[in-house]
Amino acid sequence: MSAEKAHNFLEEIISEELKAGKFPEGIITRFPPEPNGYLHIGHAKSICLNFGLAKDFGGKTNLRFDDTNPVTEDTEYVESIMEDVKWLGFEWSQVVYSSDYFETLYEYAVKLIKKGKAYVDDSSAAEIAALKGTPTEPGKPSPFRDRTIEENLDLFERMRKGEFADSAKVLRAKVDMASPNMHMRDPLMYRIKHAHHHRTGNKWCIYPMYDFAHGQCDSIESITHSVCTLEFEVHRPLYEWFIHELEIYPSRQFEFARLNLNYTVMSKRKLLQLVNENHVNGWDDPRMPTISGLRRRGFTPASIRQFCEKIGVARRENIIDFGLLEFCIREDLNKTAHRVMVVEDPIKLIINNYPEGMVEMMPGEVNPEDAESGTRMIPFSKELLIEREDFMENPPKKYFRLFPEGMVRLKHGFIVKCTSFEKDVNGNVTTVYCDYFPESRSGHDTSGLQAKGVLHWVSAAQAIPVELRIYDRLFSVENPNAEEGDFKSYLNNDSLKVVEGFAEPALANASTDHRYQFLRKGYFCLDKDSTASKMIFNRTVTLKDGWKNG
RNA sequence: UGUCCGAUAGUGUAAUGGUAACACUCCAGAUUUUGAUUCUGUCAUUCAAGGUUCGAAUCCUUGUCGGACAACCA
Repeated sequence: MSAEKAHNFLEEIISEELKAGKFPEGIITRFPPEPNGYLHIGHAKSICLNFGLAKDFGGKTNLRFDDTNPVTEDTEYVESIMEDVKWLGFEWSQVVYSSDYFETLYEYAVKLIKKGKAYVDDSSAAEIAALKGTPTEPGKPSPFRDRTIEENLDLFERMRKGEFADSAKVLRAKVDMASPNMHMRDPLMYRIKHAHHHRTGNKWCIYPMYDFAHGQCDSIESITHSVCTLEFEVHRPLYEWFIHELEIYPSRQFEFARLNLNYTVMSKRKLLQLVNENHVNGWDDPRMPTISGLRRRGFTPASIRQFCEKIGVARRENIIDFGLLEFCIREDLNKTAHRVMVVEDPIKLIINNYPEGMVEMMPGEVNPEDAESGTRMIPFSKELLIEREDFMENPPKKYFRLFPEGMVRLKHGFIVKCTSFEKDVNGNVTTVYCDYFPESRSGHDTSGLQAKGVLHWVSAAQAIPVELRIYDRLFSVENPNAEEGDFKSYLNNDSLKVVEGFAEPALANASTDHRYQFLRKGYFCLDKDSTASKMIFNRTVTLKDGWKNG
């Protein structure tokens, strides 16, 4: 880590601790997703933080599936999570599951019962809630709070054996019903769920709650820094209470502010809803803020890591501008994307003085940012396609594209001058006629002419039709969470537009190994829906557009 | 009417009692065969009031605003 770089508060803390001689074996962090959904860009922040801290300070990181609720969890999610973490470029020390520790956790619970620090409660969920009090009123003790240790031991064992129905009993920690912190009012440790678990099958019918699993798992793995988001802050006293009472390795919890991005939502529950109600086409829909969605959209691991680096880590609520993510991907793709010309919304451009049937092959660099990238050949002919928006009958001042009597450079081609144009019955321009200047050939221009504008184009006869999926922000408002009513009523109806574009022949060789810059239009990537007869491209992001009139 | 956390340009993040800065955005300009890239420049910041101090974004007090907390979710 460079001395120049600003340290976030966690790096600061760890750096001090290391200086003081703590953790001679190195630090250990963990990334602890629950396998009940797909990872999103918010998780990427956590992944970069947890893996990044270990990497920077010479430690290691475990990938731990926090699978203590069999009802919502599934191996489908386990697999996608592992794929996403790997794709982001991180390597875990080991993969573990909270369920690996169910036996130890059970023993821990027995230990607390024996210490008189836990008891079995027969109350219903409603009764427990009623006695819990509110944030401003203290709770009251359960009538079962003072059962004997022997009775608690017996009952808890029978809970495990399956003698009771779901919800008939719970195991609770005996802490403090009057605590101003609701989480200390005799929190639940175990509940009965006769449910199939994705790892342990039907072995268990009691499952530990988050609070009685997370910190203990951290401790078992000797996690030195258990980093989580701000909403767990009020759990910290309980996290420490269990570790203290259990007399086990004192892992410590640190909280940071979760990532929020504008024009999208970040809660797994809401994302699941968008998927289930078909507002998007699955978890990996390119409009989703999921890692798989961003990947399919064309984002690179490096761009996402760079984004996470740029947003920083702090403890205050934040909403990051989507534009920063776009900046990061453009910065990356500008250096690597293959350039190609594709017309999204074509009109014809016919060159009056170009010989009928003639085709010249014009060279164009694959990537001007990369001298090694070479060139591709682009056919030029009498009949071309150009972008509809690149011609105007009555242009505003400062419009330096094509207009009657106007002159432009056709990129990698020639300078042309507009002589006339045609419209259809609806008044839409269909064809533009131009004269070209043979001596203005790209790279060998002796014409002395200068054209302010440069247009992309394709030769009509050789153009290959491609499907373009044009994405825009998922929501039409910056913060759907803050709006009145159902967040789904703020979805952007134009977040996906499918258009047929026309590409220069070089794109026929496109593969998912490369990203493409469609000149003047944006960055695109080949979509997995492509078939042998139809190539489909996702627009990752537009190019920055400095033209205010556009 | 509770407890805890937070507040620095439009958005984020630094400055760790000693000159308030960096990135993105915005705006202006230069270069440009992508209105891209690149380069240069401009605008703009310590929630409020008291206190401690030679000196406060930083420490203290009070207030204001925002967030979290009353799932057999994590």
